[in-house]
Amino acid sequence: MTMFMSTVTSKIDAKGRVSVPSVFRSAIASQNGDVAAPHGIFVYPSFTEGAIEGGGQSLMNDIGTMVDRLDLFTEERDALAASLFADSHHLTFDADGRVSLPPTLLAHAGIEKELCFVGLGGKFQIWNPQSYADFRAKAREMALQQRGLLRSLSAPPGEDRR
Amino acid sequence: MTMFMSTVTSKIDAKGRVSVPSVFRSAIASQNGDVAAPHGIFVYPSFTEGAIEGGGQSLMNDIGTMVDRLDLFTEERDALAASLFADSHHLTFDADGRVSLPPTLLAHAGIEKELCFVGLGGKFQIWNPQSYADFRAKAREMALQQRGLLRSLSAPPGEDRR
DNA sequence: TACAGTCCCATGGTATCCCAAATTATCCCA
DNA sequence: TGGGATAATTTGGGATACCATGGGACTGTA
Repeated sequence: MTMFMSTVTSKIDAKGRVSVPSVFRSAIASQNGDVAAPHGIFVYPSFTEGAIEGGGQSLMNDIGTMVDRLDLFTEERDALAASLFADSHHLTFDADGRVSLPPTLLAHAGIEKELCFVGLGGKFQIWNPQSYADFRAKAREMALQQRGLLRSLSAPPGEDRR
Repeated sequence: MTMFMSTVTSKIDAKGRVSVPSVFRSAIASQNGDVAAPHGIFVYPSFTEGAIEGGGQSLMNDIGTMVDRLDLFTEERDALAASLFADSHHLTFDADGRVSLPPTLLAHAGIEKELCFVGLGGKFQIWNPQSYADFRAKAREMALQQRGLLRSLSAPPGEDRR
């Protein structure tokens, strides 16, 4: 399965449109099963960071089936569904692969004119370049601390890498 | 399957009409199987919250089969069915995609002039914007507490959604 | 006759479509 | 390896279609 990777900066034009980088578009196409259909992406505010998060059809399906597993007509389910779906948006590409991000999401991420797409494997994020730089610094630090965990995941047992 | 998502605020006009946002209309159309027919929505008062709840044909079907499957004493079951169906209304769209909500439902949700449609995946809710803001705050809190649960529900283990 | 509910059309605003220029990336051959 | 040609992608803007909204006219009911 194709994954979202690399970082691309872009900007919002006078009409509020953003062109989704072609690398991401083709990843989405493969996620959505290629078969034409009104291509598009799903986006929602990140729970934990001041960024927009997004992905293709399959990401939404996963979320849907997740909610389905909870009982109907309970407060928990409604609350969860609201948090998951109410702030989510389905954005369709125009003929040139552009979308227009809802103002609420831009506000959440503190984006004015500039933004950057960040690949995260199964999904991607959209950041204000400035706040992403800050976040990235912190993330690197954290990753360093977790090196041990990484090694234990990747190495066949008994072998000592490095 | 198309799902209800995102939040749209709207208002009731002098004649008591509300225009159902096009995003929701198209979701309903796909739920109802597209096949023309006098499109419309089903609405009923939410059990757990002060909001109106609604959806397309398939939602009503789901509710029906759910009630059927419940292994309850007939008394309880009838009570449930009564509260589910007795207060339900089928609203048809006018030529411009508008419906008029029954006064009892508006009262239940405390709606005067302004309201907002909130997508919940398989169904949607109609809120007084003010009370929705309150609910949303609570819902987010609850959802955050449930992140562990969420993770365990999600299909591919190990991946952290959101 | 008064009232409420539909149907239908007109309007303003917005988002979408479509075409063209500018920029960037990719390829090919010397 | 370098430079030029070609293709793909991004960007901008005008025209168009769609959507939300308001109001008039018609119908049926009390």
